Amino acid sequence: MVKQTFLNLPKEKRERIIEIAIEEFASKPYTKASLSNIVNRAGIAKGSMYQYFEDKRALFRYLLELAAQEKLAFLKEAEVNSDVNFFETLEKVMLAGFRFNLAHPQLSRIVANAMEGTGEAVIQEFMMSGRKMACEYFMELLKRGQEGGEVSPDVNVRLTANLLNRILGEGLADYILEIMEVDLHEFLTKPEIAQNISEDTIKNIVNEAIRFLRNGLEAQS
Amino acid sequence: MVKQTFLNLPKEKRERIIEIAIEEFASKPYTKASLSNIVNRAGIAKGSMYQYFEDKRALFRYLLELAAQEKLAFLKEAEVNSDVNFFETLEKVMLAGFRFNLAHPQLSRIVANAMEGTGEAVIQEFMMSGRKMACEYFMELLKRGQEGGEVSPDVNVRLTANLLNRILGEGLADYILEIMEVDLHEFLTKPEIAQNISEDTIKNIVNEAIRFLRNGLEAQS
Amino acid sequence: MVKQTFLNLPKEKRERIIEIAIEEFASKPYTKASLSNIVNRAGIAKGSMYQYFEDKRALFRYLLELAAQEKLAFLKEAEVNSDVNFFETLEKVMLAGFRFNLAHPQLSRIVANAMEGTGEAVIQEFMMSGRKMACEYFMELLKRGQEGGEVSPDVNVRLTANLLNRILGEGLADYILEIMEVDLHEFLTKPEIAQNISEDTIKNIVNEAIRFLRNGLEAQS
Amino acid sequence: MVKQTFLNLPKEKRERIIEIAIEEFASKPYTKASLSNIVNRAGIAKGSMYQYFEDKRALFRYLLELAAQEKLAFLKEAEVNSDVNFFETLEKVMLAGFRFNLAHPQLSRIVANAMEGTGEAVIQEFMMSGRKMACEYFMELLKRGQEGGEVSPDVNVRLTANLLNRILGEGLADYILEIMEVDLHEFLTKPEIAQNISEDTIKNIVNEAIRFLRNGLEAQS
DNA sequence: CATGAATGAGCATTCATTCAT
DNA sequence: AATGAATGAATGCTCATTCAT
Repeated sequence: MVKQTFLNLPKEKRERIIEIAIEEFASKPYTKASLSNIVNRAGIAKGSMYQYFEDKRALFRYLLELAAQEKLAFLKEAEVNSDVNFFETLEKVMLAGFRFNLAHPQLSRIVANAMEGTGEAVIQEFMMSGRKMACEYFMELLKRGQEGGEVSPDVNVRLTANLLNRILGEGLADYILEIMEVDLHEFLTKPEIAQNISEDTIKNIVNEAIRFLRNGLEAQS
Repeated sequence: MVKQTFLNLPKEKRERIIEIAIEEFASKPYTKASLSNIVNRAGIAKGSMYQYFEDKRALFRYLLELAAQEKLAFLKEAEVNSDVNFFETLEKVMLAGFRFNLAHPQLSRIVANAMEGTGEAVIQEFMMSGRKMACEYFMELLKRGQEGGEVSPDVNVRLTANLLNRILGEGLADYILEIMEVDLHEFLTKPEIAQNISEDTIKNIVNEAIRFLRNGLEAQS
Repeated sequence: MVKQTFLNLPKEKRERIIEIAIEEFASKPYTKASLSNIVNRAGIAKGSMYQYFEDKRALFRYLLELAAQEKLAFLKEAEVNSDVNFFETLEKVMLAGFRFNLAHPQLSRIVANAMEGTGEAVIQEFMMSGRKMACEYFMELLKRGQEGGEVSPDVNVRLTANLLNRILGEGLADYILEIMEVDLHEFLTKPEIAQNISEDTIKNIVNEAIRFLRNGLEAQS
Repeated sequence: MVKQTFLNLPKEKRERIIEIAIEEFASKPYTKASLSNIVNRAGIAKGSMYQYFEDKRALFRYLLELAAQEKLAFLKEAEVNSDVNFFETLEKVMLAGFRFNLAHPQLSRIVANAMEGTGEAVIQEFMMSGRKMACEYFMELLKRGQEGGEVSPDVNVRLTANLLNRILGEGLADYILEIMEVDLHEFLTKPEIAQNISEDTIKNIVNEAIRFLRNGLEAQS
């Protein structure tokens, strides 16, 4: 759906377009985001956008894929290794997600926008499949945790996977806004806010959340 | 923002308009929901809508207020009494929320739509204040729980309140769709699906979630 | 497909819009005819057009229906009475068609434009059904002519109906342009040309055509 | 207007391009036919088309010329010899036209599309001159027929030429569709339909038409 | 208080054509 | 000669909102 034409573009131009598109889609819901705005700000012709992407949906989807890639990069960076310890793994996943949120608040916002309905079937399917994958990952993790004796055999794997998904995805994001005493718009437009949150703060939050989860899920010895 | 004119309307007409508006706003994102659609289906004049509500935002906000009222009614019905026992209270709150979700899937959907950006500042503020109130309620609950010795003094009250908010609001909703093996559209348009979920199922889910939370939050004796 | 709104318009305004629309659709093929042009020239808002007609197709179809009505009026005027004499009837039909062509050259042109493909299925179906009706009318006429002994029993009714349809519809129109030594554009934009063709000329042409047909079809005594 | 560049192309490539262009222009009206479609399907660069043809009009005109050539080939094949007998000549011309129609339904369709307005002056002039030539040919034929005593001296040569032109061009085409009980789209996309019409059927139709014309035009002995 | 026509900015999208490489 | 990215005017259409009746 992205066209080769776009990928052939000089890196600088490509990135400027993406940056502006991200700003547009992060600052308003999908239907209000305007291609005209984007092309005007990017200084390119309206028609060019259609040489780069099949249509509005395709551009949006490209941004979502980009967000997914970027998040994956953070997970790689965190050296998540699902094979060892359940709670350790969970902590790493949380940390990675958290860091991604702070490093790319606008991309995170786009994902959130996409979650709650753009009115476009294609996008919805894409998000659903993403959510499914995430849930399956958590389910797999929980099952292994149960097999390894770390996670109580009593926990409902599917239910918990869903809760984890929501908690990790957005529960923590809400908390950030609250402790920073900032509203969403400020958070998105003033990058220094996100950047000034120290690694310590992040780790503390994650630790507390993990402790909470550990008690809730851990097998009683 | 609702005008007196609307409230003076014969009950029947008022309810028909609201019902149709709910369907419209539940089935598509705010920006795609169309007043024209609503007035056509309701068989009233376009201009009349503007006698009833200041503008599109005001109508939407009215629906949100209605959802809030309705949810409150479910909470009342559940005889939530914050004074007694923390986990019991939490369970009642969850049950009430759950039942509201199943009784009014479309209203729930509207609330979800409103959460993630209508692009309208007024709506956003309204939602933020709602979220704040909910969080403050949970914080209050948690603090009393700590004072009463039920909740561990170690839990971060604010963080936990945020997590509870997300878990109760949407985490369970996702789970429902998953176990029913239904997609959102089906769930919204086929009321029998929601109605056929037995009280037992609901109670089981809530129990599992509560057990999970109890372990995570309970003071170790 | 025309909306009541349009029909409620003050006659003057309605007619101005139609006149301008006819000019637009007569002067270029359907796809090149532009709603923007029409509304600009008519001095109405773009949106208003959509209060009057469902879409471009509906406007065009309305013009086609108008042409049909107008032609019918000419047929009525000619006191066509299919019951009497075949060749007399045919002559009257021809005369009526001819007079319609000269009185409404632009409407005739719109019909011709519609014949050869607008690329719109709805329009195509409409035209096909029109053609079918015309052919059936001629077939009926021919059959009665055969029963009455005027038309040779040897003539292939269906084939002849098709030929008559084409001859009456457009064959004569071509001839007009040729004898007037005028091109289509002049003919459409200078109404005086069509108006200056005398009744005598018309009758002569029709007579010659009828004589030609009479010989071709008449039963040999 | 065709550029030498195109003519220098390897035959195979040239023919593929033409074939695809014919499909495009036969399946939709001139203004809706899209060069982008053509080049994509042909696997050539957009710019190349402009090395081959001056513009869209030039390509279309080239197809029209090709149709003319092809039709001429059918006339040659039919060994039309205007010198001998009027009605025999007419029959041969009709047969040739008929066979061309069935052998190249798409080319025929392009010609029909071109007749009723592409909105391009150049094309219109081209078609007009074609029509003029055809009419002049028929006039010449009729005059000789009159001189030879076959055709009644009373027939209006110019009028009849126009009628013949329409009858031979499209009147018969309509009839085909009708007896085949096929619509235009089927006829264009399913070549077997045209091919399955037997020589006998063709000859019968032509004979009937000729008999009709013979009666209408023949000098009474 | 109801009506519903009028408005016009705004939108996504298409397309023939140009031109630098 | 071939390419294919760039262009931007133009198009049909939608919609919240206004306002005269």
